[in-house]
Amino acid sequence: MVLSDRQLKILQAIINDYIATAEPIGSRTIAKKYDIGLSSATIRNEMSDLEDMGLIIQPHASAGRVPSDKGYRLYVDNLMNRKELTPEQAGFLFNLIQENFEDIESLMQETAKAISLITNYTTMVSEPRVLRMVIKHIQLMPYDESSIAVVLVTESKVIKNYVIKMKNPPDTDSLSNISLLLNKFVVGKDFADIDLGLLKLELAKMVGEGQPIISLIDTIWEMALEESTVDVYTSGVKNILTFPEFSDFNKAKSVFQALEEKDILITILGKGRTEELKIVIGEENSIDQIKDCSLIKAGYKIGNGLYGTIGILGPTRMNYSQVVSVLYEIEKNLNYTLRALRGG
Amino acid sequence: MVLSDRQLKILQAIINDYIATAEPIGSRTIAKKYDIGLSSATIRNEMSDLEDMGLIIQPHASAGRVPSDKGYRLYVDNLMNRKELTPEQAGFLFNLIQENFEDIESLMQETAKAISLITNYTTMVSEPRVLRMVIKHIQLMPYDESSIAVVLVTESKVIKNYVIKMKNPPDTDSLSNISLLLNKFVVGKDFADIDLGLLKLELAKMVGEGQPIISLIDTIWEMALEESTVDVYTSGVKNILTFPEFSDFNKAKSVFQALEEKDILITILGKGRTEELKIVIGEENSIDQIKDCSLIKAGYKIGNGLYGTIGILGPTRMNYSQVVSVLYEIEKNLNYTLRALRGG
DNA sequence: ATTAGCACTCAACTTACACGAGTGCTAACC
DNA sequence: GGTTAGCACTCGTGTAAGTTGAGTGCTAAT
Repeated sequence: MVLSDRQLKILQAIINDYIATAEPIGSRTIAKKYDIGLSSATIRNEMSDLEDMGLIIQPHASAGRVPSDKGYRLYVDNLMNRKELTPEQAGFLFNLIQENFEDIESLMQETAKAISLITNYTTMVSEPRVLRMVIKHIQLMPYDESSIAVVLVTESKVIKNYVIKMKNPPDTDSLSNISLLLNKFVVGKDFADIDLGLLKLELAKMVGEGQPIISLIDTIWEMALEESTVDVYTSGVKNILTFPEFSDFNKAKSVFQALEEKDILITILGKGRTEELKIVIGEENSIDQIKDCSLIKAGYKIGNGLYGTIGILGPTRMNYSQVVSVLYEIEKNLNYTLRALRGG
Repeated sequence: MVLSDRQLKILQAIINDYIATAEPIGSRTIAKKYDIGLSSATIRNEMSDLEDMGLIIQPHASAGRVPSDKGYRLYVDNLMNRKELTPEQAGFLFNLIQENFEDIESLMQETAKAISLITNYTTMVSEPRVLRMVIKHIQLMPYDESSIAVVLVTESKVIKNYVIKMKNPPDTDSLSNISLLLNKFVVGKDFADIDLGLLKLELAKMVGEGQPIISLIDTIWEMALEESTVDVYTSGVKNILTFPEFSDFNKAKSVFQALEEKDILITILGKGRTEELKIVIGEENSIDQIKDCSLIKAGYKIGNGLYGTIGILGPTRMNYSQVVSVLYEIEKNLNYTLRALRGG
């Protein structure tokens, strides 16, 4: 499928117009509004070809054309030009991020809010996974008759709690001593750096072979790396209602339903977890409830470690280039800020 | 304003019918459908009087009547009869709560989900405040150059983190020692039981007068009692869209907006915090965004200590008696479960 | 005091029709 | 041969007129 230059121009015109107006667009309108230099009749012929290629769709016989998922895909891959943010917008984002990293949790929540505010779409942010974080402190504490609590503090200001089941948990003092020991080995390293076998060997030397506490280490590591324990924040969910494509209540409801379930959110953000920016258009989404939406997501990171993922959800008719720009800008600031955090 | 017996009957009929159908109801329908023993003409006259009293409203000239906020208020205060849950429903709730108290957080989330499922309204739950909880463990840990992390574990399986700013925080070992000390005084008591002055005096004896750690105690207590640090969970937000009264997108949007903001949720649930069940109808709500909604809320508790609040939000035409029944049932189970927790 | 009867109101639905944005096709044009 | 003007055709949208029916209020009879 090769498109001529003017077919690309026409497709771009259709997509731009549809993104702005949400109305099907016809040949005459293109001829008038966009500087293609062709008559409506010629454009009509080209549009007919574009439709044969599956790039645009006619909602009904006497209506204009609307981009298909495939059309958006082509646009996003080849036609879209990245728009720089205005200095005001960039400054707004920069300040917001600088002012809000008391701790990672509120930083990510504020970031999500800001993105929704600027784009008017819905934002999802998955909390950083601790895999690549430098451990600042780890502490075991009593919890109940059959479990202990483990609290993890990282250099990048993340605090995480895990509850771990075990029969006959040690008393407070023992837990405190084990914590001191454990910290000697792990502080200043990240999970991926630590040789688990070696750590368990060293611990065994101190507390004696076969102590339940040794196998506990495995459990802590498992939970720390476990995907489902991360939190996900959403913001701007209400924005869904502003788009005419969701004026069908059932469509809106199914999107809301997806956004209310943590498992689904994790699947949406986590599937194909990647550092680079990814765009998933309409039917390409694996989750049924958001097959009318497009999703733009990117992992935020520090050094070579991946932290978490930011996703922006809107109608397939979303302003891809704006969202991509915002996302790049956020990434830039976050990576900068988080790197500073690691350094200091 | 005194209502005759048959006026009450008619009002009740109108409200019951409207709750079920969301359609304005006329005199003839009442005469046919409900066993009042009067002709439509007589009912018409009574309805006219009810309207004069502001209990029902005519949306437009040739339409039937609809209950007003004032009408619902009268109904809720005097007319409503509490409906017992079916054994299935009660059993469902009981099992759900029994199976889900690994920790309070997921217990409350599951409870919220269950309520939304049964009622089809939106549920909000504020996480327990720790004021009245028995402390199981408290631990200070390093956080960053200018703050420490405090983790609190309670007998009722709540884990809370606080970050506290302080210049030159002590090192890990000192924090560990202080924690051990602190635990000696507080474990097994609740915040309200502890004599703060005495505690600080005792601590001063151990670490020396005027240590910054002494004033830290005040800060910890403040944060533990602070309202804004509690989390609020929502469930069934999407249900809002099922009610015809929110088919106006702007109305739905403003409700969604309120439900997305934690501050607003805390205000909704917290204002007039009370142990007993409270019903807030339409315009009675202090938050503008939910003035088209009714709210039924109740505090859940253990012993004589108030834990948190459960709120159920729906259209003013909500099924008050069903919701009240469900809420009572939940309260019953929660109090039972939480009391068991305290005991064991 | 109650009710039957009647005139009146008004939202909601139906029907019919005109409008216009859009298409596809064909024939003429450069 | 690609381009374009012209035209018949389609079909959703908007509007106006008319119909229906649920509901009211009032009055007079019971």
